[in-house]
Amino acid sequence: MTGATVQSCGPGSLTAFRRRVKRSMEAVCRAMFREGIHGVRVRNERVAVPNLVRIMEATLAVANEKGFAAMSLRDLAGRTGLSMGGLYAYIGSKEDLVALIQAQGGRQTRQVMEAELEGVADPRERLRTAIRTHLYLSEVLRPWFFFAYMEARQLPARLRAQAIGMERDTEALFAGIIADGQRRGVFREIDPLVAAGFVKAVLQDWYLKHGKHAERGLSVDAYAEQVEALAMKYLEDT
Amino acid sequence: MTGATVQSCGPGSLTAFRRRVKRSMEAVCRAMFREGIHGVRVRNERVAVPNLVRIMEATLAVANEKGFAAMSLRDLAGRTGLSMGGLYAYIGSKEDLVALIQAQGGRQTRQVMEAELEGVADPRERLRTAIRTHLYLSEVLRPWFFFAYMEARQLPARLRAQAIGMERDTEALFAGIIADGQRRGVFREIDPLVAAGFVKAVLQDWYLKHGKHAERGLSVDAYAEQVEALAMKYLEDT
DNA sequence: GTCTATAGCATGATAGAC
DNA sequence: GTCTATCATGCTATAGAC
Repeated sequence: MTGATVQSCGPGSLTAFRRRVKRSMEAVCRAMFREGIHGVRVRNERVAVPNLVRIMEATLAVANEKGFAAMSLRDLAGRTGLSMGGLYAYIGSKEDLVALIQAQGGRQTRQVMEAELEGVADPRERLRTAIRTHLYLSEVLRPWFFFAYMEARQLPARLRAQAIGMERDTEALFAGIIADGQRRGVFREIDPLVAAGFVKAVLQDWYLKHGKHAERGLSVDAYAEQVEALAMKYLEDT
Repeated sequence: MTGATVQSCGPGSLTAFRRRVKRSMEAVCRAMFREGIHGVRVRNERVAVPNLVRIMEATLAVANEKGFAAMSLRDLAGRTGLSMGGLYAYIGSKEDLVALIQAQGGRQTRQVMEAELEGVADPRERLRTAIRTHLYLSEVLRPWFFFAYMEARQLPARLRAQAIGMERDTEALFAGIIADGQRRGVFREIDPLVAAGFVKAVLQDWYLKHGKHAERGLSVDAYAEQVEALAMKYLEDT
C-alpha cells in the first residue's frame, strides 16, 4: 500500500490484464514448488515447474470437458506427454492434483483481486472495479473457475471446505463493499449478503455458461457493463 | 385454456404446491412406463412404477452427493433394495438412467410452468408468477434441478443437447415475458435475453447453493420476494 | 420378477529397468 | 527423471438358477 502510487480505476484492457495474469501464474507455480508442500519428487526446478504447469492445464482441460472423476490418469499422461510413471513423480495421487490446482488458482485470485482494488475508495467505483476484475479473472482463468465450482461437491471434506471458503470470501468482499456504500449513504438499505449473492450469481453465470454467451457474441466488456448497470439499478437509492 | 376458469395469481402456498407436484410426479412416471420408450423389462405396472420412482430418487440422491460418474450401480442397487440383476430389469445401461430422469423432470417442469402461467396476462404479474413458480419447483424438485445442471456437460451428446435445450426454453420463457412487457410499455428497453439470463442466474443460485441459503435461514418465499424486487428494479422504467 | 455368480475390462498405483 | 510392465481393485453388464 504505497500512498504515492497513482491508481487508475478498474483493471484496464483485457489483453493487458491477461498478460499480467499469465506472468503471475508462473510465479505462483514456482513459489508453490519451492515451498515443497505438495510433495513433488522431481528436484530440478527448470524441469519441474514447466511440467507442473502443463499437468495442471491438462487436468483442467480434461476435467472441464468430462468431469474430474471421469478423467483417467492415462488420459492425463497422454495429454502432458508423460508416461504414467512420469506423472507419478509429480503427484502422489489423483487427489493431490486437486489440492495443487485449488491452491494455485486460489492464491492467484486473491492476489489479483486485492491488487486491483487497492487504493480504490469510492464505493461505486470499488464495486465496479470488483465486478470487472472478477469477470476478467474468470475469463482468463475460466478453466480454473469452472473446475473450482463444478468439482467442489465431489471433493474430500477438507478440499471441499476450502473451495466453499474461497467462495464465501468472494461473496464477503462484495458484501463489504455494499455495506460500506450503505454506511456512506450511497446505496439503499437492503441485506448486503443477499445483494452480494445476486452479484456473484450473475458473475458466475459468465464462466459457467460460457458457451451460451459465446454463441450470442457477447464480449466480457459488454457483459461487465450490463452487470454494472444491474448492480447500480438495484443498489442505488432512487 | 378454459376462459371460464377463475385464476388466482401465483402458485399459492408452498405446501399446497408441493402436494400438487408430488401427485403429478407419479402420473408422469406411469405415463412414461406405459409409453414403454425406456425399455423397462418388467411388465407388471403395480410393481414397476414404484420401483422406477425409487430408482430415480436414489440415483438423484447419490449423484447429487458424489456425482453421477462416481456413483456405482452397486451403490444404487443397495439403496433401492434391489440386486444388480434386479436393477438391470429396469434399465439397459447406466446411461439409460439419465435419459429416464431427464425426461421425467423435463416433462414435469414444462407442465407445471405452463399450468401456473395460464391465464396470467399482465406482464408484471406474469413475471412474478414465473419467478415464484420456478423457485417453488426447484425447491420441491431440487435434486432433479441440481442433477440436470451439474451433470449436463458429462452426458453423451444427445442428452447434453436435450439438457441445454430445456435450459434455453426456460430462458426464452422469461425473455418472452420481458419482451411482451416492453411492447406494452411496462418495462424499459434492454436486451430481453440478457435480462432473462440475469433472472435465470439468480433463480439457479437458489438450488445450486442450497446449503448457503439454508445456513442463513432464508426461506423460498423470502428469496422469491428479493428476486422479484431485483427484477422489478432492473426492468421498470424510472 | 428377482437373485447369485461371474465375465471382461479400465482404473489408480507401484516396481524396477534405464 | 522418465519409461515399461504389472498388480490389485472395482466397475458395468450379463448368464442362468429359482
